[in-house]
Amino acid sequence: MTPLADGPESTTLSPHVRQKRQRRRAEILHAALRAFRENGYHATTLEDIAEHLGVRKTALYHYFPDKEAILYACHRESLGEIERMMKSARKLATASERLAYVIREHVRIMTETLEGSPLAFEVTAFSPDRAGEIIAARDRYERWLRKIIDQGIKDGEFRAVDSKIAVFAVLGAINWIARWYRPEGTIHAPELGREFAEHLVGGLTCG
Amino acid sequence: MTPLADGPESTTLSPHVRQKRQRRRAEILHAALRAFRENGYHATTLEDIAEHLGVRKTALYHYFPDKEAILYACHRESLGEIERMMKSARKLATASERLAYVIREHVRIMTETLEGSPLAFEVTAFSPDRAGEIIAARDRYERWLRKIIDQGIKDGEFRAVDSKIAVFAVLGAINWIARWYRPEGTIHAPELGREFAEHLVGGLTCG
DNA sequence: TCAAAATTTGAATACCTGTTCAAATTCAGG
DNA sequence: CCTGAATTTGAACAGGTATTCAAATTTTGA
Repeated sequence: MTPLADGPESTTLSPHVRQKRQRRRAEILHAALRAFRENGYHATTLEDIAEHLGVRKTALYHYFPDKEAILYACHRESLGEIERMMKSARKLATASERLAYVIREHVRIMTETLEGSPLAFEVTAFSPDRAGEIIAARDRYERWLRKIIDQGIKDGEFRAVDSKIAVFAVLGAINWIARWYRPEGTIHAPELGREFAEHLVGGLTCG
Repeated sequence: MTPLADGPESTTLSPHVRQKRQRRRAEILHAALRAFRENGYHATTLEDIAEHLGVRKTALYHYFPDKEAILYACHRESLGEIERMMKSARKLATASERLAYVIREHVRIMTETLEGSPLAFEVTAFSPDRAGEIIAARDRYERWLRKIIDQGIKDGEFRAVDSKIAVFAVLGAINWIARWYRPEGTIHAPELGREFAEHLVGGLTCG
């Protein structure tokens, strides 16, 4: 019994057990991210994820109510990091500095936390209610990026580009990392972040 | 009978019938691209595709041996356009001009021919043999792009960037179009191509 | 108009995978 | 240790969907 599944990691669990449970949840998310990276959400089976952990697929149901909940948890974690990053970007003064910082940090999140998993690719996999939340958070991020660029234009740092299009270019370059980046490859994450920042910010400053 | 399915649109078909058959194949590909754009390859059912055509799913088997073959045909068509574009880019002299042209044309292909369908997202859906051909063509395109950038660096037009990373930034921005572009939206394809070209080429020239 | 060919259909099949559940196993902690 | 809780397991179920195939329908071309 005890189909706790998910819910508030709340009550009546001894600290030790609760810790262990949370660690296992993290391991499952980790394995899921790797699997999603290889094959995408739909083509990934629960057995693929379980196999990474040396366990049978039914064991996963002790931690998540269904497959979608795993994808959802991955998104939540990812969006949380993005929002933390948005806050810490406040300390930068100019639009160029801020945008460069955001690009470097987003690249770092993609490569470190997500292992380059193409989370942003899988929005359509959610049932309507959950999709709403994810899409809202994504839109908030996009609008925030757009404001940075508009500010840069107003301050004369950037050319008078269409900021909507520019944001899509930036996010496209970053999200696409999921399609080719491999942690064990020759391209290293910090350099990747720097190069992307120079390329994408540079394209706005010069004319 | 006559399970011709695919194969060389070759023999023993009266011209009129052959033409009609090819038109139907094109219609199927068209419908498939639209469906793939909405939901991705795996989440798209043969019935989804058939519905667009007002026909039952089993009818599709008269034109393609299986679902994967439909995706394969979409890729072939897309890669054909890319290769034509590569040839026509020869007439441009400088690396900047050539790269800008390629970006504008690739954007046009994404928005017009493919209706913004995320073909490049679905490479992992193929069985090994077919995957090889698609990946080889994609790699050829990437190497060709990289040469343009390396030439630009040598000629002093571009900064001394890592051309591999720069190519990924360019392709990421372009392929990501599939995730947000809608033909009926406010952003128009030609402007999109121009903005992308200025942004992504500009990021290499200035510094 | 008519026969042969092409196309479409509907029913049936087979397989895959997400999910449930009760039983077995492992673990926590006094 | 020992007991109850937590975790894992294996078997079975359920729903969906790609695929097959023979029959029905439509189209071709003379």
